[in-house]
Amino acid sequence: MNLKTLSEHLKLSQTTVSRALNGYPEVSEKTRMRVQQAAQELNYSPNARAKGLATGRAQTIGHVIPVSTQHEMVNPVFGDFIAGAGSAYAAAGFEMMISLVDDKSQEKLYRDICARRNVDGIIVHGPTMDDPRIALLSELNMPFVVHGRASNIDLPYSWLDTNNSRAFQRATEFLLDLGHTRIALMNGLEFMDYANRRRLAYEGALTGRGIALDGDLMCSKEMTEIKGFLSASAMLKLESPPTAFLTSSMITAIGVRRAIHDAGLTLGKDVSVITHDDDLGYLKNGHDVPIFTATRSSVREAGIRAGEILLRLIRDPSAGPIHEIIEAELIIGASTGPAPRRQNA
Amino acid sequence: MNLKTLSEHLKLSQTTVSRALNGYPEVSEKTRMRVQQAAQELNYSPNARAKGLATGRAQTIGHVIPVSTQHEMVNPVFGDFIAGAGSAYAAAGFEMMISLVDDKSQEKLYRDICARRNVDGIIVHGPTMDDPRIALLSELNMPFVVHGRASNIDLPYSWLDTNNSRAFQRATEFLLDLGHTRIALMNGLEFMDYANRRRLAYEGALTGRGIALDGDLMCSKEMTEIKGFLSASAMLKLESPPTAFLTSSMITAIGVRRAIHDAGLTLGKDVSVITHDDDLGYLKNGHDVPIFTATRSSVREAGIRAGEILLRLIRDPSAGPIHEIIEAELIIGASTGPAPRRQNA
DNA sequence: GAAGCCATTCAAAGCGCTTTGAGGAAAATG
DNA sequence: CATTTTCCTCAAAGCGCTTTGAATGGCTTC
Repeated sequence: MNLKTLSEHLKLSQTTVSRALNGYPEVSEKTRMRVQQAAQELNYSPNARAKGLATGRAQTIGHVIPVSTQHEMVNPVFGDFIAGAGSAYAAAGFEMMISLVDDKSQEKLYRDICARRNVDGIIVHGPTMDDPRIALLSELNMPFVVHGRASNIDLPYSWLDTNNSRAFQRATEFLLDLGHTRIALMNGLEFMDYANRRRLAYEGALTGRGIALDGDLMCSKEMTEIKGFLSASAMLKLESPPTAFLTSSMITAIGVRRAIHDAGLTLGKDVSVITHDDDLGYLKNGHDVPIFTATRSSVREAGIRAGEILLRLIRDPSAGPIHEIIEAELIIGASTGPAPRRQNA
Repeated sequence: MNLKTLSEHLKLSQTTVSRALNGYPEVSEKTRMRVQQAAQELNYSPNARAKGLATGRAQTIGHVIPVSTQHEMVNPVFGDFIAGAGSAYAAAGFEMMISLVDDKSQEKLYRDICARRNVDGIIVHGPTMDDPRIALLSELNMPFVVHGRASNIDLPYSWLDTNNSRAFQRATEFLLDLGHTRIALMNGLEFMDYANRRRLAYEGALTGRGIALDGDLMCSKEMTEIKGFLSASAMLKLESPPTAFLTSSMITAIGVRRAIHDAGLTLGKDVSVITHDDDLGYLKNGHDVPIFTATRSSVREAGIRAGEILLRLIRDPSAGPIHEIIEAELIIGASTGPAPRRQNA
């Protein structure tokens, strides 16, 4: 069923049918009703490619997911972010197109996507400190919104980010207030911008209280259960082990918890853990009492907001750049407690 | 940059340029080189919508992700599956389009997608026992591959599935061999086909050894950490608690582990746990020794295979229906051990 | 040198839609 | 009744590509 057969069937011109379906005023209400009903019955939906070609709009948003070849891992946050963004697109009648790309072919892929014109805008995932994609997309004149920020870039661009600095500062201070001084940071990979911000905030909070940084208590790894477990296990074996951990994700925290158990220690008593919690659908942090004390910021919500911002930018390119920062809440769970008194005190 | 300007720039017709770029033989090698070089330099990529309109092929695969409104959760397996499928598409020059849909509007969405013709094929996720989508897509004449199967449907259709029955039968028998008789099943929601298969296999293995089923030891919930924790905690408080758990996902297993710890018991000694492991990138089951004994089947691999099957079906619709079953390996980890002797024996 | 043949290249039609600029019929006005 | 206005409808052009069928030119061959 295409426009031609539909209009022939209705004994109307293609113009009239098109106008009727797209809500133009030059069509009588009676005709419009008739057309709409016929479209419904015959299950007519305009061919998206033809429509896109005619209008110059693809009604599609692109997401480029970096799939690193070295660490073969899809960010677990991805699904929830997509779900959020997708709901924003659906509400606006947009589709979502996903491309996977390994680090090497990034630039080529972005150029291709823009040249092929099958998206009207792009969400940039996982920005690094001086992410080259921002300059590239600006140059290519493609609307985009960054989920996160790129510290070392001072071009104007639109972004939406969690206040990672504030979250990690608060988390560190929360532990400091409980008397902890040996606080470990289990960070994500630090070429990622957010991980860098988190470390700086952690360092700032410590030095702000006159506590020297200790490289042994800081690590920067992929945020998996295993890495959390291994790093925490190693740290707990130090001569002067940490009494608290600050982790970058729930999954890492679960690994840390396992390390604590395996070391014969008790979570929330011998060792405290505070984590960042992306509030993922399949990894909720407890039911009544949160399992982990956490800085919580819903990544699904971030997806919705990012999607909405991009849609606005597409509608009105002069609206940008738009910045939005999401504050994380600090929620108190069962995984933190006062620093244990030194055994040899 | 479009074909017209490129051909004018080259002082060639659009036909010749198009042919040169698409590898037709009616073009001299010299011209082809010249055209390709110019395309490269000027960063020309054909407009995907126009190309699609002209060829009738969208070069795009659709994935419809059910986002249940009741249990607001994106399947954690999704990201890895997509990554697998995406790599298959990329290799074939296909794009991936994702649509989210709540249960209610399923049929409408599928009909729309087909009518709009912006995908050449569809991957069906999360089939239920008598999934109506299979009949629908068959009727709409759209190539599709189901990730999983629908037990109660006997239309011919292409699918790719893990051998859930075999996996759960082996897992149950493994526990039985270790002397366990009180074996709990922490299943996924049983309107999902795979969950049903798993339960049947578990039941079959138990009754095969003359062990009566006990409803108290079976639950069917969303596969989250919390649900795993709550269900396991409740079961461990039973008068005659289970000595082993069979869980449907790593995440559930992590919840079960927490319940076991909280009950003051030791994993792999007092209580055994065996889980199904989708081998997710961010949730690897241990480094040297697996944390959990598990039936492992890579969901990323499933994505690759499903994508390849669908591409084949699109190329040659007469090739189907294609069926592929993936056997899970049983890997032995630290979470299982012989059944503890009865305390009151 | 004419005829025939490849090897190249081209102009034009068509994919299914939107949108412009114009036309026709009915209603309102003089 | 003729003219204007209003409303509705239409034919045709164009979006950027592929593909058909025809044309061109340089070679051979007799």
